[in-house]
Amino acid sequence: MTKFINQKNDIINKLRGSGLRPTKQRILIAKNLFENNRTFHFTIDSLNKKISKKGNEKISLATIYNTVEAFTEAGYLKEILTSKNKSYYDTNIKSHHHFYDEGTKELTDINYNQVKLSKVPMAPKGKKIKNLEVVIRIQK
Amino acid sequence: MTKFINQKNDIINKLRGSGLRPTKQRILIAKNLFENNRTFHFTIDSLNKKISKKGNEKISLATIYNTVEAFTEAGYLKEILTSKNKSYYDTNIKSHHHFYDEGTKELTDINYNQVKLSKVPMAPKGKKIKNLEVVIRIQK
DNA sequence: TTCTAGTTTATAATTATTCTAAACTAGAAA
DNA sequence: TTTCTAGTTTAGAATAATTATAAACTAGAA
Ligand SMILES: [Mn+2]
Ligand SMILES: [Mn+2]
Ligand SMILES: [Zn+2]
Ligand SMILES: [Zn+2]
Repeated sequence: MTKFINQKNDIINKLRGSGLRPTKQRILIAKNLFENNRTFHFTIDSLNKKISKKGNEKISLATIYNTVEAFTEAGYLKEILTSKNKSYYDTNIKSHHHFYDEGTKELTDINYNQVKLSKVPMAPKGKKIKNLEVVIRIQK
Repeated sequence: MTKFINQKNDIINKLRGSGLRPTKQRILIAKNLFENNRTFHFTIDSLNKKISKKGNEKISLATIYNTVEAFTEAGYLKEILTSKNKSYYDTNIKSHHHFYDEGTKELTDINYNQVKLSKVPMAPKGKKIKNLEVVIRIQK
């Protein structure tokens, strides 16, 4: 009970800390994204479905888009670009890599230390490296 | 002159070799993609514009989509997935990596030997690795 | 030359995403 | 507490990329 309250307070503080008002909708989305310890990958559509079940009050699709974008900008989510025509997001914000299964279209994490790069090019002059990601495409 | 004819024959043979009829449209698209030695990245839209100039007979957008897909399946093009909401293609089909500039949204090749991986995870059981790509996102 | 499977085309349909502008609300201030 | 307003949510429209449809065309075998 205390734990539950604290979790909710944590979320509220997290939001406030990024200048985001802790609205009912944002709190509910944050619960669905961050309340269990395990991280996962999702799309707007899968998140929307996840929230729609459980008899929650409905959140409009526009709000889900807005909130996921806001959370991404705040650094609570990472956007993963591996797939055509659809954006994937990741609640694992640590630097890491991915398997992308072309059959099932599923992403799986590869721990950062499972990949070692012994040579990496410098950024072109005037530019700096924002991140480096390895994607390993797999299939049956 | 002889060279020109041979180039066109090369294209026709290339297409036939993949079970693709060498139609006027496919030959024109192939010329625009493969006739000069340097490789490049493009989108459907940029390819369409490139062909529309030069006073070529117009090719319908649907045919450009169909042809690019057919060429990709035939292995003449590689699809690059780095960008939200738009597909990029590459006439460089050798294994290589990319810089992606988040400001200009431009792709630049990184030679295969400019990146060295000293450790790579195994594919999950039952799956095999189709390719591995490094994307380095850069910005000002 | 004929014939037909494969191809092209204009256009409609679909899908993901973004925009709009009106209604609502968190929370600071009175 | 109540008032006020900037920030937020919302339904629905708009946009953009892509895919589907189905009628007209054509490469090339026979
Ligand atoms: Mn899209
Ligand atoms: Mn799309
Ligand atoms: Zn991940
Ligand atoms: Zn390339």
